[in-house]
Amino acid sequence: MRFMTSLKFIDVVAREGSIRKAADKLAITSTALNRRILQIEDEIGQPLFERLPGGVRLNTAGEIFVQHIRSQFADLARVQSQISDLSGIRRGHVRIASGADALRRFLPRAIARYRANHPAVTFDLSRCYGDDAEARLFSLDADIALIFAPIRAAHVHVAATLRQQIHCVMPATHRLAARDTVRLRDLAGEKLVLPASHSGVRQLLDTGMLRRNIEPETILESDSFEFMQNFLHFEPALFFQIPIAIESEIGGDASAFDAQLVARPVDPADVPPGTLHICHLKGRVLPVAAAKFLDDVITSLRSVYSDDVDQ
Amino acid sequence: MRFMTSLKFIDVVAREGSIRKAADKLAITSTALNRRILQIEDEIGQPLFERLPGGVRLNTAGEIFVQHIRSQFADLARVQSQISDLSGIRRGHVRIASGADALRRFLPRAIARYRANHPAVTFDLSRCYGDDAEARLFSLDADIALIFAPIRAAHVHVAATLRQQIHCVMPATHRLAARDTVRLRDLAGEKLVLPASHSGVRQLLDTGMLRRNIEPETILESDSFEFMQNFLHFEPALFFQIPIAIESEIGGDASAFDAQLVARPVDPADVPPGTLHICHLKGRVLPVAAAKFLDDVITSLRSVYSDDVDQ
DNA sequence: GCAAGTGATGCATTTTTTGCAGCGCCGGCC
DNA sequence: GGCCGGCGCTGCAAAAAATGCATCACTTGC
Repeated sequence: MRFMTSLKFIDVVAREGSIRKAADKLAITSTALNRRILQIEDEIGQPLFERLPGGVRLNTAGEIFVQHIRSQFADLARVQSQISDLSGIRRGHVRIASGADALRRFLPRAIARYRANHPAVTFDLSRCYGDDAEARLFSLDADIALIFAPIRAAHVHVAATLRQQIHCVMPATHRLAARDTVRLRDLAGEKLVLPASHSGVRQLLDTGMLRRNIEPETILESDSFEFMQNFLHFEPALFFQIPIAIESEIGGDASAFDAQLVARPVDPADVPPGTLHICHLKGRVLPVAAAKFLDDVITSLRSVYSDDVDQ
Repeated sequence: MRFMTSLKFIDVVAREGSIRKAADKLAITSTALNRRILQIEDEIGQPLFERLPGGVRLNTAGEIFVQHIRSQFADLARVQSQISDLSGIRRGHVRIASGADALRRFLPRAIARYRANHPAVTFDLSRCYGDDAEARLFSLDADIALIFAPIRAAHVHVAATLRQQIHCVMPATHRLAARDTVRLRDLAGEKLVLPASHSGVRQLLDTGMLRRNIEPETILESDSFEFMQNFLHFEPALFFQIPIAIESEIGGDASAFDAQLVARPVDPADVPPGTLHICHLKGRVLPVAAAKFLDDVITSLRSVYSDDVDQ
C-alpha cells in the first residue's frame, strides 16, 4: 500500500523510539525517513515527536496521531478482507492475545476447527497477561483478547464472559482425590506449585488464602502450565487450573485429563469463581474473519459451559 | 495532506463518475489521475471501478473502499482538530444538514452563540430534506443532521428529538386568530399556502386532511418559508410552520413573530405533533467541534422546549 | 458513418524521493 | 575533561516516481 507507507513509517518510529533504528528496520536511509517525518509534521502543522538526545518520543499530538494511524491500518485490513470476501477468496487474519489458560487447550482446537472451514484465514497468537492483552487491543496489535482477570481499561468491550471455578490438580493417588471439592484448609501441609503472581488464578488463590489465613507451602512458582504439569510426574504436589485449561477435549471431562492426574474444584466458599473475558476494542469494527471467529468461540464455549457463559 | 491525495482522487472520481471530469476538477491531467487509480486498484488487488462507455462507476469493492476512504477523511479531520485543540487553537469545522425549519431561525442563533465562544470554528450549512440529510451523514458530507421527518435509515443515531406541534400562521386580523387552536375543519374555504410535498410538515398535514376528508384550497405551494411569509403580506392566506421555525428569539413567543402575522397551533386531535430529529451517523466519533455544538444545540432546545425534548 | 465522448498507453519531461557525506548536538566514559 | 558514539538534521547529486502530451481503441448518439 504505497499510500500508507509514510504512516507506517511514523508508526515504526514511534515504536522504535529512534529514527535511525526505525530506518534500519524499514530498510531505508535515516535521511529519507527523517524527511518523511518532517514532511508529515509540516502537513499536520505541529511536531509529532519530541527530539531527545537519545532518539525521539511521541508528544501528545503524536500519541493522538499514531492512534489514528493504527486504527486506519486495522480498518484497511478489515476493508481488504471484506473486498476479498466478496470475490470469494475468503481470506483474512485474526490476531489473538490470550492468557495461557485459554491458549493451552481451548484455542488450538477452536482455531483448528475454524480453519477447517476457512483454510485461507491465518492467525497470530500472543500469550500475555491481562494488562498486556488490553494494551495490545488498544494499539490494534490484537483483534481479540481472552483474559482470565478483571478488565481494567474502559476502552475494552467484553463480548462474552465465562465463569470458571479454580480446580486443584493432583496425582490420582492423592488423598484429596477422593473428595468432590477441595477446601483451602485441606492444603495445609501440602506442597503447592503456584502460577505466576500476576496470573488471574494466582490472584484469586492469594485472596482466598489471605482471608482464610492460610500460609501455603509453595515449592515452585511458574508461568508455564506445561512445566507445572510435567513436574507433577516427578514430584507429587498440587497445582491449580481453570477447566478451560485442562479440558481433554471440547465436551470432555475436566476432572481427569491425564492418566496420572485428576482435578477437583476448589470449594467456591473459599475461592469464588473467576471470569474469563472474551473481548475486543470498544467501538471497533472487527475484520470479518475476526468477527466470525469470535462468534465461533462464544458458540463453542456456550455449547460446553452453557450456564456459565454470559453475553 | 500529501498521503491522502490518491484517496481523495478516488473519492472525487467516484462522485463525478468520470476520470476526465474528476481530473478537470482536481486540476490534473486525466492521464495522471487514471494511472493513480490503476495503481491503487493494483495494490488492492481488485478493480474498484467498472469501466462504462460513458465513464466509470464504483463496483461493490469500490463502494466498500470509498466508504472506508470517507471515514478516513472524517477521522483525520477529527484527529486534526483534536491536535489543534491541545495546542490551544480550538479550531474546527462543523457540517450540518438541516431542513428549512431549523435552518431558518434556530440555527443562525445557535451557531452565532457557539461562535461567540469558539470564534475559530467554521460551519457548513446545507438545506435538505430527510433522505438527503441521511445520505449526507452516510457519505460523511455532514456531521449533524436536523430532520423534521421520520428517520428511515438504520445507520443514523438520533441524539435527541423535539416534539413540535404544527402551527397555522395567519394575518393578525384573521377570524381564526381569535381561537386558541385551529381545527382542520375551520380551514374549509380558506386559502392555503402549503410547504413542498416532501416536507415533514406537509406530510403530517396531508395525513390529517385525508383522514378528516378535507379538500383544502391550495393557492400556492413552495419550499421557501421566506417566500410564503412575505407572500402573506400581500394576499391574506394561511400557511403552516412548526414553532422552531417561527420563534422570534430563543425563549420568545411562538404565537406572534411578525407584526402582522400570528401563529395558532393546529389541534393535536387533527394533526399529531411531529418530531424533529437531531442526529449523526451511528458509530461515528464526531470531531470535537461538532460534538460540542451538538451538545449546545440539545441544551438550548431543552431550555426552551424542555418537556418536548427527549434524548 | 462520423463526431464526440470515454479510459488506456508509450515516451519525454518534470517533480519528488532517496542516499551519501557531513554538520551540530548531547550524554556517557575513561 | 576531552573524547567517542549515538542522535537528528541538511546540501547536493542521483535515482525514482509522477505528470503531461500525443495517440489509440472503443462506445454512443446523431
